[in-house]
Amino acid sequence: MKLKLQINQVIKDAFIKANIEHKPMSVCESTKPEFGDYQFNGAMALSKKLGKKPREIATKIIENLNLSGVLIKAEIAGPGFINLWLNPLWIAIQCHNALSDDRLSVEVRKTPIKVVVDYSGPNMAKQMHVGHLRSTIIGDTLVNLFTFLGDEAIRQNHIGDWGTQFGMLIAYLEEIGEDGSVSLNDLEQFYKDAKGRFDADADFANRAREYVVKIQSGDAHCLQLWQKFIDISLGHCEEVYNKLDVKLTREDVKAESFYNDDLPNVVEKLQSKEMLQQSDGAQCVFLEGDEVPVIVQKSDGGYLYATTDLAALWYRANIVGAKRISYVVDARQSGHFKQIFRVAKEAGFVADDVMLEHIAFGTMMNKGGKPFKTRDGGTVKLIDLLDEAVIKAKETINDKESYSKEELEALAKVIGIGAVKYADLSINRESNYVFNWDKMLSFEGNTSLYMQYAYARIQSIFRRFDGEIKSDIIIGDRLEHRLSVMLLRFEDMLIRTALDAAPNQITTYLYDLVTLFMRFYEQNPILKDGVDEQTKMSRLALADLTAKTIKQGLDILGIQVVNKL
RNA sequence: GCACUCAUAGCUCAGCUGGAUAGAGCAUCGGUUUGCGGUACCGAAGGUCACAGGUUCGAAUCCUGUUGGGUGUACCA
Repeated sequence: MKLKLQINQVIKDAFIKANIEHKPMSVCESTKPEFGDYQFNGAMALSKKLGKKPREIATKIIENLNLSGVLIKAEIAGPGFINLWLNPLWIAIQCHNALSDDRLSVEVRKTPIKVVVDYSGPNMAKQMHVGHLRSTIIGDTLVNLFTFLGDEAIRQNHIGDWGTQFGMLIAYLEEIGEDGSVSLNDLEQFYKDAKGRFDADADFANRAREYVVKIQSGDAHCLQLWQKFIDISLGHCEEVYNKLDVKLTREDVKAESFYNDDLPNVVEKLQSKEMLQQSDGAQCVFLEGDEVPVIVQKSDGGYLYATTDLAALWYRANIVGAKRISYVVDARQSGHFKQIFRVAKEAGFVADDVMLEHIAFGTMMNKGGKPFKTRDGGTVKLIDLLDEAVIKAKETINDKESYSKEELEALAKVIGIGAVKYADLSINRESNYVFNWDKMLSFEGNTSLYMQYAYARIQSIFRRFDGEIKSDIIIGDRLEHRLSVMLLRFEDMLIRTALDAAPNQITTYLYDLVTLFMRFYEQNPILKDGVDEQTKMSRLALADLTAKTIKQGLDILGIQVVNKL
């Protein structure tokens, strides 16, 4: 449910009744429990416009406030804050409704839009490394979120499968002469070996260059080799996606090569708009205020990264029909995206009402604050990192004997992969973050384990109870009240998260929610002796709604829960 | 050189469209229990929000400058 909207409506009514002519601002969550559930700060801002004292305006608003439905109490504080308390009876009904709804009362957007989310984007010439982690899981989370809110979110995996290096790679694959599946197990090594041949043997190097041209002109033999190479390499990626539990499939792949035939058109269209200028033999778009141009065609006639991206933008806006196109790519490329977005808009490749955004993220660092590398300075393979996460997760599991081998594996995967994802998603994506195993696999603080533990703990209540929740929710003490309000904030939080494309808002919310629940549960017994039936049922309902909210929140983050931990 | 970005507690991080005494976790010190999962909960201590100005009723948040770090800077992706 859209909680803020409900409260804003009450405020708005008061404005009308009080005859105050001004578009009311939105309420916001109170900074402290003593200040109520929500607060309205608009009186101060209105003071100057209306030529009245803030407290005077606030008084007038309060006098006209309906305190019999959503709200129950309002107070003026400080210079003119209006603190608002939600009506416990109303809250109780809303929680009850949420509990009886699969979607926890989160509405499906009435006017859904198409959103393209471009993420992961591995290079087929190499194995996925830690640098691909953030893009892959942030992108996947965003698609989950947009989809849950009712939009039509489309995954696009813009894999790097085109370019000069592939000539070398397929020439080497051909030379080895086997089916490739063995030597391609280690792409890094394969690349190194191919490069070694390329540097050492001039004939080989020439053949490699030739093959580049041949693939691009559609030579059947070379294309076949290339296809085989891509298949195997993509297979490696899928292994990672599978471990990571992200939903990318081959259907979502729209590779660089996909846009190959469009590249001349891009240049042509820019030409016809008279946006191109030749500089040092290259075709460039010079943007006003930018020092460096966007090069769309090299002096040798070849096309570049920017050309492909422009073709992709055109495709996504005009063929797919996206109204929002989101690129989940490393922050270092912000200059590149700023440029191609401008070119695309100025050239009319995408309409004005299409939102183009670069969802930039920072780098993963080691404890020393340097980019995350292996001991010998190489890049860390993503698959190794994930395997290690599962191994470390296994160590955190108590009484391993009570599980079968399969159960233990499954549990370790849920914990380990969840920890890696949660640790990453809980950080404000724009900042760099320090990778730390101990922290992410801790039960304390804002971690996946704390959430999963809370969920499992609630499930254990229901194992003991094993009945049906009957009767209504009654909001008793302050903690119950706060917990309920927090539960009702779920949709507001999701909408805000989607708007900002900032998954850490979900983790922050879940952490606040779980913390509140733990406190509530500490003070308010549920199944202990002496709890009357009605109270028991009410608290069970709140526990149930809490668990469902945790599960739904983690599900959007692509993290699983377990009933026993 | 220019552009972008960041700077919050000892450490790791929150802080949403400017709002009240800047919040968590870890680490430190102390407390709660014959416990519905203590892998929990409560409390104490810890801050000149890099620095200096400005905008205003009000600034960690917006603007300018300074310092320090990161990144990007024409035919790689």
